[in-house]
Amino acid sequence: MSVRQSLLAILDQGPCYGYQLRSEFDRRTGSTWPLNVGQIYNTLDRLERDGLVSRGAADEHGHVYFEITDAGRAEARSWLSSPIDRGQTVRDELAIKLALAATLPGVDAAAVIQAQRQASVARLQTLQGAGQPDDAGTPEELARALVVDAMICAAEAEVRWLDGAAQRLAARPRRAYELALSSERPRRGRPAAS
Amino acid sequence: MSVRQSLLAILDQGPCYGYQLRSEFDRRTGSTWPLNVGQIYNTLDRLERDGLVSRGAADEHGHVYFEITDAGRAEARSWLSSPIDRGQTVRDELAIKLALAATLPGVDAAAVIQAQRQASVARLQTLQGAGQPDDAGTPEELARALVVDAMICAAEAEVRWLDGAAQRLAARPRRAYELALSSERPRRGRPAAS
DNA sequence: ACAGCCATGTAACTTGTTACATGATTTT
DNA sequence: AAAATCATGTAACAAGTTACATGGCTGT
Repeated sequence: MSVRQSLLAILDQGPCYGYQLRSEFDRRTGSTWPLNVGQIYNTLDRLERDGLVSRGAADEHGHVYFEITDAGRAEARSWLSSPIDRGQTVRDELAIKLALAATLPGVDAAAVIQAQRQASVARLQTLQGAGQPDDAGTPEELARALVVDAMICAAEAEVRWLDGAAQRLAARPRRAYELALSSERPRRGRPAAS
Repeated sequence: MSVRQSLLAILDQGPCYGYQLRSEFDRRTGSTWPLNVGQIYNTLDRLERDGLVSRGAADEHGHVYFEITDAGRAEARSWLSSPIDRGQTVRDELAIKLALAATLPGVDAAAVIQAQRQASVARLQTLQGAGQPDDAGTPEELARALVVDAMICAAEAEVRWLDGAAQRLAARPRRAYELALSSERPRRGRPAAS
């Protein structure tokens, strides 16, 4: 839920047509979020359905301008002014994957960590080596620098976390954490297989 | 794309029925990813459709066991053994939001950063204060500790990034980065509004 | 003429997610 | 008897994503 609000925030600056929205989005995000043009039109349809934008008639060039509504404006401003709530729940594939790897018998969690660590470090180096200008001249460069910084920070955090996880796992004998299936789960019937 | 593979990885340990899969998933992730039971059945249907699991007949207790197929096994092992590819693209709502905020005229990007920073720090404190045991006794605790660590690392990275972003923005006069809509975008026609 | 970009759309699909219906069994 | 839990499902929706069709305009 991000493309939606992004388009809304752009439309808050004034009416745009679909193709234009795409290039605005691209410029303002340093082209870091590849956006299929089709998705713009999809999203606009959904925004219109929800009463957040209204579709104008095509102008003399055939451009179909969309205008933000009052409800849309409220939504856009609320998005920008309130922090993103990550909730108290995870939605991180890697974290869940490792938690599973660490508790599933027969899975070498340390190997999972090492493989990921290698990939993450490589990614980090790519990002860092990508020549991040300390001073971003154009707005496009600023946007890109911000986003790349975010990726770098996230990759660093990932590596740190992986190292911590490796330590946690090494602190105790591996088998100690492996959980067989359905220890005594089904209270009213046992699988024939066990 | 994570629930799917997780269920597959669990099923790689042996056949399970839906409700059982849910509790296995919960235990092995420290209950950090709240999973509606209905989603289990949905996902199982999709896995079956894709030939990754096969549905057995109900046993005497009415339990419908699902068994992983060879293709499913391959998929599960591949998931566990290969690192997660974050791609060279962002899919981080916050990064995109800030990039937009920094380039949209009339948006106080510094305020966005400060609001988010406050929320992120608060979240970080909640996570750190949640009494993270240095030594996790049970597998459930280990899983939870790993996931909470991931959230902590991510939150720390977020704060660091926000501070860097604030610096970047402070380094230059605010207005310098604001991009009006469609500077000279449409090459074959100009909006009547401009 | 032809390639390539501009521009609008449609249809389909993926994963995640929720709300709801239904009934059996177990606990209080 | 009532409440809680176990258990299986269905239907619908959200948001992202892609592939494709279609046509106009532009530069070579």
